[in-house]
Amino acid sequence: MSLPLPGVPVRGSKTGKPIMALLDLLGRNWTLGIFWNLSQNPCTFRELQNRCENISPTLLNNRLKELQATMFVQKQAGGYALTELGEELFNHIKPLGGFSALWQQQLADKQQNRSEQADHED
Amino acid sequence: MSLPLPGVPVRGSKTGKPIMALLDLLGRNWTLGIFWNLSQNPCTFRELQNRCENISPTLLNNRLKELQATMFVQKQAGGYALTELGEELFNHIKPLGGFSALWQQQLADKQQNRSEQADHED
DNA sequence: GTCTTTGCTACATTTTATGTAGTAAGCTAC
DNA sequence: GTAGCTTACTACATAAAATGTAGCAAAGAC
Repeated sequence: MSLPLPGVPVRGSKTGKPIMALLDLLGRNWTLGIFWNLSQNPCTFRELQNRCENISPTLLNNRLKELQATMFVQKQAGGYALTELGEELFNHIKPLGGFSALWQQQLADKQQNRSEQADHED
Repeated sequence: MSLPLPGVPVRGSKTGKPIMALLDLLGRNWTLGIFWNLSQNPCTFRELQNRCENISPTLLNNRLKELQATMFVQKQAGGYALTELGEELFNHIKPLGGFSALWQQQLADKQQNRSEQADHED
């Protein structure tokens, strides 16, 4: 897969707008999951593989290469870690943790309403 | 592709943690782009197709179905639009626009340093 | 030396995405 | 009412990407 870089046309966007490159990158399978799991603390390839349950080494390696080339991840003593830029990006992603709980609640409510409605139809 | 729902195991996560479902959903090809383009204003299928340059109708339709099932998108008079929940999620994504510009700058700086270093090596 | 762990690569299979074509439904204007 | 347009898709063959298993080379422990 070609590397999405700001200023360069990417998959699905010929404009090269930085946001499109970023969304392309983040929208790749497991990229967000890698951010999430690396944010907890730096770790080795194998450990990261474990945290991203069952990710194939092939894909993990591809993603890590992409994330290193785009300055979000670096290799250091303890293994792989987010760069300063990566941490900054993660700060934007972090609130999604709380949001996802709210989302779960709303979906549950919707289901609830549906089954109530079904009851009335009886 | 199976629908990622919070509370239910998803691709790459057997725990069913809501955040994993959300990251699975957002990590699918074009999902983030659809959010971005729909946030500007509601629009028809065709218009959305145009905004997401060259997205295939098959995929667009799949993504729209997923996003409707997960309460982020709804069909209304003017076409497709973000739901209230979708808007809320988009508020978390929006700052990435500014961030991506910063990212572009930092990548440019890195390139700059590299070529300077190459000059010294001559 | 051998044993284990780590960081990968190879590769066949399966899953997704792309791209083109086409269909059915709803206007608009004679 | 029918001819011509637009819209919202679906079908399907091809291409690209992900999965999963196996294995290998290098580094460190003992």
